[in-house]
Amino acid sequence: MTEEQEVFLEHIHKKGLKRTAQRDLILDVFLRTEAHLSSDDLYRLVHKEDPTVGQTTVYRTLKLLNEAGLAREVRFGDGRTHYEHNYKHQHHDHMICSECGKIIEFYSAELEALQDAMAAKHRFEVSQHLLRIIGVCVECRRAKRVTKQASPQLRDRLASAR
Amino acid sequence: MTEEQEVFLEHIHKKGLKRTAQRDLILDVFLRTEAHLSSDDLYRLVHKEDPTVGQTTVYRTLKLLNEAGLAREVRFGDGRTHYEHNYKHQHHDHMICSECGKIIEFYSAELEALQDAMAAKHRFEVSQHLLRIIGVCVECRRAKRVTKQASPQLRDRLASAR
DNA sequence: TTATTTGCAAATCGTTTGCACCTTA
DNA sequence: TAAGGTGCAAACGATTTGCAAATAA
Repeated sequence: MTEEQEVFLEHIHKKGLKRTAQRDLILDVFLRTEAHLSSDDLYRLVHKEDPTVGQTTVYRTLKLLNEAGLAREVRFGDGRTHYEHNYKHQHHDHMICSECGKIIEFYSAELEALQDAMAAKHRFEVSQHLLRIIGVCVECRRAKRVTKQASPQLRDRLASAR
Repeated sequence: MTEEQEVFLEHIHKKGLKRTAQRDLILDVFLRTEAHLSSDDLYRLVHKEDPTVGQTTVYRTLKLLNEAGLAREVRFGDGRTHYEHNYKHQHHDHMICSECGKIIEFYSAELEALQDAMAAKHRFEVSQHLLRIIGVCVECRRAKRVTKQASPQLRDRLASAR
């Protein structure tokens, strides 16, 4: 029994809810997957291991995991809600590559401190903050540079390789 | 003719589009309203002045204003997209009060610089960034403090006054 | 046995699209 | 007159909800 599973059972119990095979499986798959999963992503993965589990149950279970502090909701602005691991995972922010969708996690104590200072200046009591940097990652910048100089044929090959 | 209107006509022209009474009105109402409007908010305001204008046209026109650099899309995570003035408005970030929904705009050059530094460290080319601080504003903190000490009767009065 | 959970289908919400008619350049 | 624009209704995609059957405590 992992620590996360204990936290989950604890939460289940405190709220007078019940442990089920579906919830166990969803938590298990979620914990095994290190990524920013949408509910649908997770549903597909779970579905592979047990095709009888429904979308709805995945949605409801992610809500539970969020409440229990095991998952964190992240909205990247693409319409869907994504979930990342949150248990004993330090707060961090995201850079999102607009070319390839890659997500880089980063953390800066100075940034955190400055944000708190700004909040204090406005006598604002912070409960959470969110920083998102959108741009182009190294790899995609490199690819673009090549593309610009490349022959039309190479450009096509690169484009179709995406 | 305001500068904003000129920018809009310029944009319209460059894209081979046409000027219409609806677009003029929507831009006008948008510029007169200093707030973070959702498409629906703006639709209601426009509708008051001309009930024949449709929701769809407001959606489409906000997209145009965004392209023209007159409006900026902001997603606060409530599902809807909001728009704020963007012409000659310096970039800024938001603190959102989770009690009353008030939005405080702020700007910090140090914060901007630090974000750019973090991006540079990851060789990431920034195209935009977004910082959102969620918490409780002074007024709501004050109200809560009062509520805690207040008699049950006062507490009820305060709660129903929301 | 009894409250909770499940999966399905239908409903919802913000937003987009197809289309027949209308308007601008 | 040709290229665009309009409003409506229907379509959309992510998420939520109502419900009858299934299951954990």
